[in-house]
Amino acid sequence: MLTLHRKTFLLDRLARDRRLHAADLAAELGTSEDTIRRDLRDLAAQGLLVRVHGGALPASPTHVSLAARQGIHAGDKERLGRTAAQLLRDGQIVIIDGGTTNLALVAALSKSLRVTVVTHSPGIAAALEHHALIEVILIGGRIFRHSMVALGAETQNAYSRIRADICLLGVTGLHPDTGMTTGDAEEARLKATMVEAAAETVVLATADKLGVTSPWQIAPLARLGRLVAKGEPPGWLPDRTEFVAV
Amino acid sequence: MLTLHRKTFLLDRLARDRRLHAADLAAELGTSEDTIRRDLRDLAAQGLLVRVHGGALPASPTHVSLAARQGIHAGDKERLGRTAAQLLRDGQIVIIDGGTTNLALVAALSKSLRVTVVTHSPGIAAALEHHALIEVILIGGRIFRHSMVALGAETQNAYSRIRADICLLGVTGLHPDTGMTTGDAEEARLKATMVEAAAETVVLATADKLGVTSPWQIAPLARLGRLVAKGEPPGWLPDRTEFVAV
DNA sequence: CTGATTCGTGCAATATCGTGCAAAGAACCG
DNA sequence: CGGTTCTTTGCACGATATTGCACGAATCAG
Repeated sequence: MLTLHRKTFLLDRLARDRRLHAADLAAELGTSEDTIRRDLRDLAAQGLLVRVHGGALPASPTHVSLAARQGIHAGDKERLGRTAAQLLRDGQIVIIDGGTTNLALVAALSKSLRVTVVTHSPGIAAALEHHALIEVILIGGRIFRHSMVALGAETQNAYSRIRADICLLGVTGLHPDTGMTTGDAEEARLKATMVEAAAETVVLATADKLGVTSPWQIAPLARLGRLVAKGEPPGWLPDRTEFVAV
Repeated sequence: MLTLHRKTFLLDRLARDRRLHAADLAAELGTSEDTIRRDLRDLAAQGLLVRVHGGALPASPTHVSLAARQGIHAGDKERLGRTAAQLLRDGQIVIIDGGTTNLALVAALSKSLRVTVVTHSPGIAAALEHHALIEVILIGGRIFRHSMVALGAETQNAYSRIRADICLLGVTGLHPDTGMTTGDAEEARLKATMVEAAAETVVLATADKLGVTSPWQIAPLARLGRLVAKGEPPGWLPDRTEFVAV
């Protein structure tokens, strides 16, 4: 059976059942579980589904509540957020991308931190309501439902007129060859503009992002200033990229 | 069964029954009580429910309804929201101002309503996450902490380039002489632009807003198309303004 | 106060995961 | 056709996650 057929089958089945169970599928397709898991990993890297222990779920939050979804890697994300929150300094201008990991970071920000936050995510902006010393600049645009952030020419344009110190970027893949990548073309374009707008780019990555690649490149690894992740720095990390262990 | 599905099931069931009993659920799902207890512990750690002896209860309502409920006129606002939600029709372009009353309105919107919402409030935008058919246009700007909405030249400019059907405006005063008023000068300017951008302006007002005035005028009463409020229409309401009783 | 229920924790069994490695097959090139 | 390289696949193995059970502590109902 061809790989592409199998992956298509997995996506169809996912659309029908709204869940996938790796072991069952392996038996049904007559392959090893390893193969299924590899397929799921690939599809997850492309943003076509979300991996969970035992199988996978649809990428868009249709039937599994987003609240429950935030529980995926919850512990890891919280630790990443707490560590990365320490990297910010008073007076900085900080671009914060959307995503649950960055939401965890915002929750971990000190109430006495005095920075300017620029974001195109309504969720991030709303979460900063009780940080009285943080000035928030909201970037508008058409809301892209899949990730609940603003997108489009307006958004692009607004970021291109900003000079920030740090960009806290969300990615779905980090790979030695393809660099920082994500699953949506327009989102990739916008993220590229965000990276351009900041002096330094910082990525918070759970283990499932490292060494994988998604369809659309944001920027090469050389543009990555700091990587916040668990454990040891990957061997392929550029010398100029600082590794921050949680 | 996937862990995340079980947790989602628990949340759904909690939303339906307003309570969970661990032992019953264990029997129903065919797992041990320990597993259920562990799930409940995880969900409680995420703040999605509150543990009690024997099971769990809903957490203090989500940030949406929480904000909508923390006001003194909580019940009134909810009723206003439900009534006003009925005024919208498929295909319309709707400007929604910030504020807890409008948040209550968003919470009351039908999941099958197909409109385009334009808003400069991150809270409103975030609350529309689960309304899959509603297109959301987010207007950016500097966040004004007092009311958690975007303000400034950018915001102003964005609204001036929009033609909407309805503007759901928030005011702090409605008075026969001064018209629609609010407490901040720049906010008043922005709200005036919003009124200009819409064919019709609708105000949801609790009783404490009627007949009182705030320092800054948004627009004269003549621009008010509909007033949604409790009880009888005030005598000073212009003839051309339709009164919608809750 | 007492019995029953529920809770939390440690522990062991099972399931699942990620990675390295080798074999089989496909693609490519000369 | 022969050789080389790359991809895919399955397997082994150690690491991690999940689950059920046991047991003592805490809590509840009457």
